[in-house]
Amino acid sequence: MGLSRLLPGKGIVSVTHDWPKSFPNAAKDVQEFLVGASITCVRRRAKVLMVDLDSQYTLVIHLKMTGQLVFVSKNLANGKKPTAKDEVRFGAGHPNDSLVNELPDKSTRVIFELSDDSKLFFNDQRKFGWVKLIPTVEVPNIDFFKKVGPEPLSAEFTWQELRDRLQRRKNTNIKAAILDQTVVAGIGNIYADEALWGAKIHPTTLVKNLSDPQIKLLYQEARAVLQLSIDKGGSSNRNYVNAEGKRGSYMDFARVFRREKLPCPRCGTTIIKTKVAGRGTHTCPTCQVL
DNA sequence: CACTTGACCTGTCCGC
DNA sequence: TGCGGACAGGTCAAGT
Repeated sequence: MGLSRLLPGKGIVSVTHDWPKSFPNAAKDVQEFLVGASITCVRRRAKVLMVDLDSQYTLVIHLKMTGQLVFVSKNLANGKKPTAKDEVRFGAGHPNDSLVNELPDKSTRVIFELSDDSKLFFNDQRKFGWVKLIPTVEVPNIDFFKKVGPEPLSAEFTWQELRDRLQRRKNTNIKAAILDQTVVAGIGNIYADEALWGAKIHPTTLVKNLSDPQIKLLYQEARAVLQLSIDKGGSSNRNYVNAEGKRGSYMDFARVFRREKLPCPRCGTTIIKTKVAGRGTHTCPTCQVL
């Protein structure tokens, strides 16, 4: 059970936060439009999560790399012996995570107390993520949403659209281009490496040198990788915990990412790690040639 | 406008 | 053992 099933209908009783950059709204707005409001809906667009409130405001949340939302049920919040269904984590996992974690901990940035005695913790070790309270009608107008590209898994998104959108970045390498969220949403460093390996494209290949069949294959591989990741519950390779207490992970299925010095699953060549577009990049030197 | 690099952060790991 | 530096990766600002 995800947050979209757990949160709607619950009220916000109180909000506490200690790191201004994690929750930059003015205190009076929080008091007026957040505290006392009820959650109506949880949505996602690109890598951004939105929690709609009946005050006509929306909590817009970006977890970045280390952000995590942890829902803790009434039982757990009251210190009773927890079961798996009492805690739901959404986002990056951390080595210390466990079902009996004491929360808040030192990475807790925001605490939401909810109307049924449950709590929602926004944890973010590196403080890159944020929570913003924005009028619901203005959410589509924030800079990120005005610029971000299409959802790669939507039915309307075709390989021809990917090809056309890539033309804006034709003089850069393909890895930088597919990491660019204004070209297509939702492809981060892990899925970029996995999709490029799947399509047998070297990450430093210039976009303008890619053929239509290559772009079509990359499109197919990117969609397959993203869908597999959703099916496996994300990529947090440590301790992702879903409602059943399962800790499955896409990273168990990664074929090149963080697999340097291991054999390529397709040809056996040793996978290497380099830096492309400022990011750690994993490639098979046999399958992926310039 | 296109493109690249550095900044934002903390925790971990590696070499000396 | 301690210590400095590199690294992790999403986005934005500032640079060329």
